[in-house]
Amino acid sequence: MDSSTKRKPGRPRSTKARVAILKAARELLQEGGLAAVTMEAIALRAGVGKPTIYRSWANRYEVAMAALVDAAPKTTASRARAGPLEALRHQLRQMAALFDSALGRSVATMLTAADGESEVARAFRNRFINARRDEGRALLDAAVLVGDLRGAFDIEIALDLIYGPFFYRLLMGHGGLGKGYADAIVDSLINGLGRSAKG
Amino acid sequence: MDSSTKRKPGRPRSTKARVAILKAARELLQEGGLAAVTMEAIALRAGVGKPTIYRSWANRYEVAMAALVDAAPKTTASRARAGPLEALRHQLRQMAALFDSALGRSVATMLTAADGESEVARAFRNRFINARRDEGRALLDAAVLVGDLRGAFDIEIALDLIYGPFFYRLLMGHGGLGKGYADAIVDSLINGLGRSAKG
Amino acid sequence: MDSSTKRKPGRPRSTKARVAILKAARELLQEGGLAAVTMEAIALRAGVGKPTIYRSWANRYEVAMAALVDAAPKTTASRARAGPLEALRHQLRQMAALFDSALGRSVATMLTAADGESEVARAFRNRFINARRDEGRALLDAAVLVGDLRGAFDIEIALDLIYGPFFYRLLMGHGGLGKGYADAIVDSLINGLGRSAKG
Amino acid sequence: MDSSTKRKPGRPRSTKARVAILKAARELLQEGGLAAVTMEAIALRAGVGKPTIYRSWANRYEVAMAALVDAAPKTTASRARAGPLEALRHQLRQMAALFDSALGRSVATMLTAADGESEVARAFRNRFINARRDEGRALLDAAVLVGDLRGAFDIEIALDLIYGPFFYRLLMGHGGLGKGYADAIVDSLINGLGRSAKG
DNA sequence: ATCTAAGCGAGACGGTACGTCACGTCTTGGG
DNA sequence: CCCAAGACGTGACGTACCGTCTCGCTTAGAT
Repeated sequence: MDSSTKRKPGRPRSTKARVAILKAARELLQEGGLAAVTMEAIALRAGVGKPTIYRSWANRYEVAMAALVDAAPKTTASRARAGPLEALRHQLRQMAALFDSALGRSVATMLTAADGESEVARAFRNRFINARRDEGRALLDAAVLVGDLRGAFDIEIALDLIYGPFFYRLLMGHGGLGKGYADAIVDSLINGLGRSAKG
Repeated sequence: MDSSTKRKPGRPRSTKARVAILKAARELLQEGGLAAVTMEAIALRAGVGKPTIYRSWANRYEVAMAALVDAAPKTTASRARAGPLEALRHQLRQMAALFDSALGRSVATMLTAADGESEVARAFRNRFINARRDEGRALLDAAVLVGDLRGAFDIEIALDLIYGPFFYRLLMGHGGLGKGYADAIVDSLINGLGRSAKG
Repeated sequence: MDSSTKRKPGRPRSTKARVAILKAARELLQEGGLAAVTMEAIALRAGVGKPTIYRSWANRYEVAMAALVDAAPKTTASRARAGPLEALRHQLRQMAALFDSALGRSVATMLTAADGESEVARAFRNRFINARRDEGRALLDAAVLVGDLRGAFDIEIALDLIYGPFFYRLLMGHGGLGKGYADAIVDSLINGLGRSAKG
Repeated sequence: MDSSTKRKPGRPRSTKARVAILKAARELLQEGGLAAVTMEAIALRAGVGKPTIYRSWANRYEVAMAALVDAAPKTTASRARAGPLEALRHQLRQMAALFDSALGRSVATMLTAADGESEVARAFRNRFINARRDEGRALLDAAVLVGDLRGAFDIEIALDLIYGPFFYRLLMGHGGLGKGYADAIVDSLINGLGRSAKG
């Protein structure tokens, strides 16, 4: 019944090589952006042959993404907060901090540069975007349940409104992604811009 | 009397060549994305020498940007609408349509790929982003004056909330940028998510 | 036991590529002279990438030289002749024939066009010039020993007098390099121009 | 009566430009060899438009040749010498000195590089080679008449033997072209290498 | 205790595109 | 009609990486 876990014959992939490759890619990404993450540079820096890289990743974008995925924090939401809205604010503050780094711009670059359907691209999106969005969705649901938010809105639109501004600023570079930004987004969004709103 | 408009000596740049280059770049962009916009392909298709391209643009990204800038509609807001909010909705619908095309993804790619400080990159940002944002700012101001919106909100944050979602979807590819999207964004934003909102 | 012949790591250079490159260069040289021997043309004709050529030669002149060196007969002197002077005449006739070909002018061109200190340039000189000159020196020595030539002359000057005229005609194009030329040179040189000479 | 010297219409060619062009070409030749004599460099240095150069010369080799022709001494033989052989020696010494300069190698290069049938190439050959050869021929004739040389030799072969060694050394770079060289050539040639020669 | 399949580093391979240089021609306005 | 300036189409340059393909050498599980 367990024949599915059969070991493949031959020498297994080297963990040391994998680690060295991802480390090299991460460093190159920080030093020169995505453009500096070339297979040749990775191979040279990691002390690894190019075929060893290609054995695990299809192209340089995949390696770069894997390096980011490997380095990024797995979860950004908090446990045990005062309430769902507070937890959401916390998540957004963490996200702002992550994107406000040298690697931040790389994230945006890679989101546009890589083939959208590769496995690593999907993993990248899932890890960096969807995980947060899913967390956000759960928190919004909870907030509605708790009564902190009214219920009559399209939750996917709401999520776009919450996370969109971060990527907008990341892309355009207008204005920073400082601490207050996350709160300003949430506040404006909750209060609304309309006349009848309480603001 | 106006010696400041003195011509430069030598043969002037060829308008025909410039037009052919931008046309070729635009076509290549549509056919194969930014990756297909190579100097060699442009030169071949435009019937132009590579040095002629380099005389006007520093690299292929600049040409691609210039092609988009050249092709894009100058203004997206409307004149003479029912009111500022209606004008804003109209602008967003146009923007959604623009980004929902084959060129949409190229815009995002280029926003991340090109040197942020080159002259064309700035022009690109100005034309595609800031012009719309400036229009939006004026419309929000007007809406406040008219009384369609309450006044107590940070207008830059509001602009991020309005335009951010478009780029978010453009980057992530989750959900389309159909007609209803623009309205959904505006509605949700005006009404707010909070309990006291009227929605 | 002979660990000094250790292989270099990595994939070895392709003999097939090398042969194809030299063949292509040789053909181009014959068809259009040195000017036709461009890296692009060689790569195209040999079905080889340009970097592969550059891996083995520094520039097109080197490739052209290598092609000639590769193609040229190794030795031009004869073995077992009636005597040293007869052997010298034979060598000169062969040399005249070599230079009186489509490649002849290329030899002269390359002697002047290429960097005088590169390895291939030296090989070229050695193969085409010095090997013959060395042979000639040995034959002159032998002729003196045998008593066919008087001994009291500067042998290097004599060698210049023997081989110089060939290059002179090669360069200037005045007069051909036919069969009789080699003999005329030797005869005139042996007899001398002076009054007391026997001629 | 002098209508044959009718002026051509329009502005005459600028002597100043011509002089500046040749000066620039000469300098470039000395500084970087023939490879440095590019039309662009000449135009820049001479403060002249490229078309102005092309109006007078067909290509860069022509300009380089013209520069050398323009700079070189017109005659190298002497007047009023002790005898024809002495005059010949004098000519050869001058020739050795000329070729033993920075420009010497350029002469050889140009002899091989340029189209052999252009007007300037012919002029170059005539000025640098044939004029000397013609002088030499006259001097050999005179020497035979005077009795300094025996008459029974092919004079063209003799001329090859006299001038060939200079180009040989120029091309090969073996041995210099110092003062003694001219005399050594003449002496060896007159005495001959044969047993019955007087040396 | 081998055998053996696959991984390893190294680096050459055929390619594509890069950005540069010089070519020789053409097109300006000015003298 | 020449001149300087300089843009034009062309084409080769030499370089950087691409992704693939040998090489000879481990390495570790299976025999």
